Amino acid sequence: MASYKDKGIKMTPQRMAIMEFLDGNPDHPSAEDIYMEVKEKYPMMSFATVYKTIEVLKSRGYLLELTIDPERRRYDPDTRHHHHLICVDCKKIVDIYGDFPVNVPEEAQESFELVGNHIEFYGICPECKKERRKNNGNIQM
Amino acid sequence: MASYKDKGIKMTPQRMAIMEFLDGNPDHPSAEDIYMEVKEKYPMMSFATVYKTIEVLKSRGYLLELTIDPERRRYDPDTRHHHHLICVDCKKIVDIYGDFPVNVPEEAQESFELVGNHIEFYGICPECKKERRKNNGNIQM
DNA sequence: TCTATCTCAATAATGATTATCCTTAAATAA
DNA sequence: TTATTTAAGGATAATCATTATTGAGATAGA
Ligand SMILES: [Mn+2]
Ligand SMILES: [Mn+2]
Ligand SMILES: [Zn+2]
Ligand SMILES: [Zn+2]
Repeated sequence: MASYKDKGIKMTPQRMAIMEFLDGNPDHPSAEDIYMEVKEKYPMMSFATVYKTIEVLKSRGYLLELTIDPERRRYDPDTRHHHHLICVDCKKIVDIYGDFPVNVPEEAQESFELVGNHIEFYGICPECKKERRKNNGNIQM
Repeated sequence: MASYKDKGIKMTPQRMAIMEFLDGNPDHPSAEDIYMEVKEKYPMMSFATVYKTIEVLKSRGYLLELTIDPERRRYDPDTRHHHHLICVDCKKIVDIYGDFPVNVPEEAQESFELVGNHIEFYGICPECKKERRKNNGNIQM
């Protein structure tokens, strides 16, 4: 993640707090998640500052924006190529590392120039599995 | 796609127009795309009706919601399992059929129960490739 | 220290989606 | 066919996430 001496990026307490929260964070937080957490330490923190800092970090390649949750954008400080497994119930996202051979058949690409890929796995996390079992026998929706 | 005699679904000209537009449509249109197009035939069509019809079709399994474009939700009348290739420039989405062996290593799943997957391929479509070449030598952003 | 430039925080604006509410039309059965 | 029931349509307001604006304050470099 961006260091204190990063060229051109002015370091402020707010940015440091946001970066500290993100650094190594495996939870793929949303802008609101970041705001809620960092506000604890810096109650003066504005939501706008969170969005602006996200934008700065994104544009410098320190942060990835995930388009995996239809409700809100999630952010990932791990910019290495990896994939994600999302719980279809609680939307928890966990990292999946590893290489998968996903070469698109030539004719299917329709002469696109390929630049990358991302696999979304869907599943039910342990907690939600437990929750589902508990609700067995009860009225279902 | 839903037939006229689908149990419990009331057939109206608006719904028929929307369903007709979606049926076999390979373009993964957004709600606005649907609205714009169908309004041509039915100028009285309301945006709310588009959203409500989308909801009905989704809930009955006739339509998938794609979370692949961060700007807006896209819809796919092809509910068979398949993947997508998206142009990073113009956001055009094309279908990718085929099976890819993407078995997650046991320990990586963290005891999730897997239920599916979806691969997003990123690329540059032929039109945008042309566009990029044309802009070569010009001022770049 | 002075000054130009960045950044902050508050807040307004935007854009997509959802909710409300009253009217209208489709389905169904007499 | 007509009447009755009930879901659907249309207009529009509300909501929610995100982006833009703006004036005040902070920062860094001369
Ligand atoms: Mn990740
Ligand atoms: Mn598709
Ligand atoms: Zn879960
Ligand atoms: Zn393109």
